[in-house]
Amino acid sequence: MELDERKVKILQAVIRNYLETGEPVGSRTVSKYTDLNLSSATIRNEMADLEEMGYILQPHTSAGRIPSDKGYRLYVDTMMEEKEREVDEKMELVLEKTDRLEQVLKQAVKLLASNTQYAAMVTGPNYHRNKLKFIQLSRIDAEQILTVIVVEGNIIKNKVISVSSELSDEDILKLNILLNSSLGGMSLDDINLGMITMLKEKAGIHSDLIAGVVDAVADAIRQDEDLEIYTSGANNIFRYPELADNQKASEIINMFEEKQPLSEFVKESVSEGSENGIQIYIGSEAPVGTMRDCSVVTATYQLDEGLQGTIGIIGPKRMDYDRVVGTLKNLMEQLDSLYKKK
Amino acid sequence: MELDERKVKILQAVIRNYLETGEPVGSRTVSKYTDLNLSSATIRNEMADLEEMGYILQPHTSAGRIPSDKGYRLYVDTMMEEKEREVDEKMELVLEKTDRLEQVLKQAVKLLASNTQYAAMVTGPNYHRNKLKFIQLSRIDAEQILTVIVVEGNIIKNKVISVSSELSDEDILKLNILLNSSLGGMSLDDINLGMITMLKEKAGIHSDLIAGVVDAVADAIRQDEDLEIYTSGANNIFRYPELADNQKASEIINMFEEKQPLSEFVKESVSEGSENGIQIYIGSEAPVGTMRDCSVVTATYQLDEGLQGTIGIIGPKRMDYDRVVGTLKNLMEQLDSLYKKK
DNA sequence: GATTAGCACTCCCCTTTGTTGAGTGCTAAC
DNA sequence: GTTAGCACTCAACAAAGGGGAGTGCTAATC
Repeated sequence: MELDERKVKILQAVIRNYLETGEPVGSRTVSKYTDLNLSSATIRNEMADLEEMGYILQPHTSAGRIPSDKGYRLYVDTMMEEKEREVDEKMELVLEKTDRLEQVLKQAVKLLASNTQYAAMVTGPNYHRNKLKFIQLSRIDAEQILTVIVVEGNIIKNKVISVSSELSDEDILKLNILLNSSLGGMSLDDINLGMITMLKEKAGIHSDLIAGVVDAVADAIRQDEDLEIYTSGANNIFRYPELADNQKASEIINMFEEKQPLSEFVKESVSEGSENGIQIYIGSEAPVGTMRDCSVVTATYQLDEGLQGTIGIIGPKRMDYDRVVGTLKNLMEQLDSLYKKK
Repeated sequence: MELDERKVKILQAVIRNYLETGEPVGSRTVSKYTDLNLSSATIRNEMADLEEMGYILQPHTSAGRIPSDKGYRLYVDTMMEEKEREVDEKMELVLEKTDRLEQVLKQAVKLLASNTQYAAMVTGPNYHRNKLKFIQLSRIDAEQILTVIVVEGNIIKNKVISVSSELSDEDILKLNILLNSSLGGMSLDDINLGMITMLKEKAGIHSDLIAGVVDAVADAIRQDEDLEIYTSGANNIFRYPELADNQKASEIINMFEEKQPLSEFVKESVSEGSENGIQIYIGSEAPVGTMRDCSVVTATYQLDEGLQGTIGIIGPKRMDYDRVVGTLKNLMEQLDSLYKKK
């Protein structure tokens, strides 16, 4: 069977209507809703075909139709038309630049959640491909050394290392010079075992301290790949009855609290990539099982220096995709430009 | 009317039974449950009295009784008996010491949530009364200076400050010495305007940098008073039907995501204080409206150096208070001792 | 051959109506 | 003071029925 133009129009009508009302859409409604001038009987025949082709389905006999995942997919791929934003809505979506990227991301995710009424998340930039700017050891007291690690993009990590051996201020100075001259400018991924061994040799009796510093670097990478995720509006899911039953809500809330699954989701999904960085996952398309009843829309923002991260929303499949995509694009552009070098 | 011993016994029976079953408790049940050897009719009379006195109430006519807030209050004040913990349960509640307090707190809150099956939270220590150990400015590049602030307890804050005026490495060194000699050892609360003015004078043309540093210190205080709260097991509330309806769940989840209300709760409540640091808030006793259907149990942990924080759980009023108190005490002691100087 | 009117049928949803059972309050007897 | 007995209340559940939206199918129409 072929998906001719008329079928497309009917499918579109069903989806649009369902997105608006949340009720299964019947043939009579479609008959009135479209400009096809067809009777409900004809529509019925066509809808039966569309069901057979898998684009729509019936919650039960003698109910109207609702879109299937396949139907939604066709919709977002070919039928969606971005709504131009109202001017006053745009006003509300303005990010203020601060000296901390973190703050801006938190702003962004809050705005996103309150603006769309869906649950929102944003990840910090993946900076492990970026270069070390600067490492510094400083003495806190006789037994403790503070390690500060700065990566391009001004992401900063701290670690306190306990030292057993005697360590003069001069030693610290030397180690600082050693660390910066050998590691400065390297990407975190570049620091390999050979280099570490070399460093340890040069450090002589303080090789255990070097080990600590390298650990700190590794920690910095690991910790933030997993955890630097900000969320907002998780409770928005209660607005959508199809997600608000205890079982599902609990799973989703848990995902937002643990953040682990979100992190995995983002990792899984960055590998792909569409023209403008916007990706849509409908139901089972998402690589995480918990989201089988949701749709997820993500966008990739690009900072200067090659840093990039993900911002996105999670909501019911019956989602205002047009609007979400618009809002995400808006935010994404702001993020992109805020931290680009002038 | 007086609360004689028999009434107390009956009340206790009602509460115990309700905690176990979650069902309203009838007179016949109490008659069997107690060792009073009274018929259900007598119990009924007594229960009518108890209701009049406000300790129990009826969800509807011809239902059994459930404890009122006042009843629960009496229970936790006078009737509760701590359950001694099973050995294998204790095994599961062991905190591992790491070099980051933050990590341990996260461990603690997770353990607490999974062990009690309620929603758990923990605040970072309030360290604004603690002393500055160490301030350090370092150059990142021509325009940016990194400020590192270390407070007793090894809490570390970073801020990047942009500088317009020329700043030689020597200047930085001087500023470092100036800052450490004048601010080192001071409590964050101690740094007043006079001192700041004095610092600015001494810094000469770099007074704006000093302003930036002071800002960073202020930021460090403010930011973490509000936000350093870790939570776990928010989705546990779905286990309790009395909290799991959409309206209430949404409010509670929101509280756990925003953290602001939790923070306020903790601030409100530290002023009071009981013998062993354990506090119980039943329903409307909590200073936050959102919790009117919950009970909250908190404990205050004490680290070395005067740092203290709050750890607690939020659950239904029908809560296993005995058990929760035991678990909290356990964790609290561990936290207390882990970071005490040997 | 495509379209449509007509009709029987299905199934959700809502309301009504009992029925059951747990529990109460009251009274009178012990 | 305590208890047996009884009428009464009310939530919870199930069964029954009407209404309504919507379908699929058939036969007539364009």
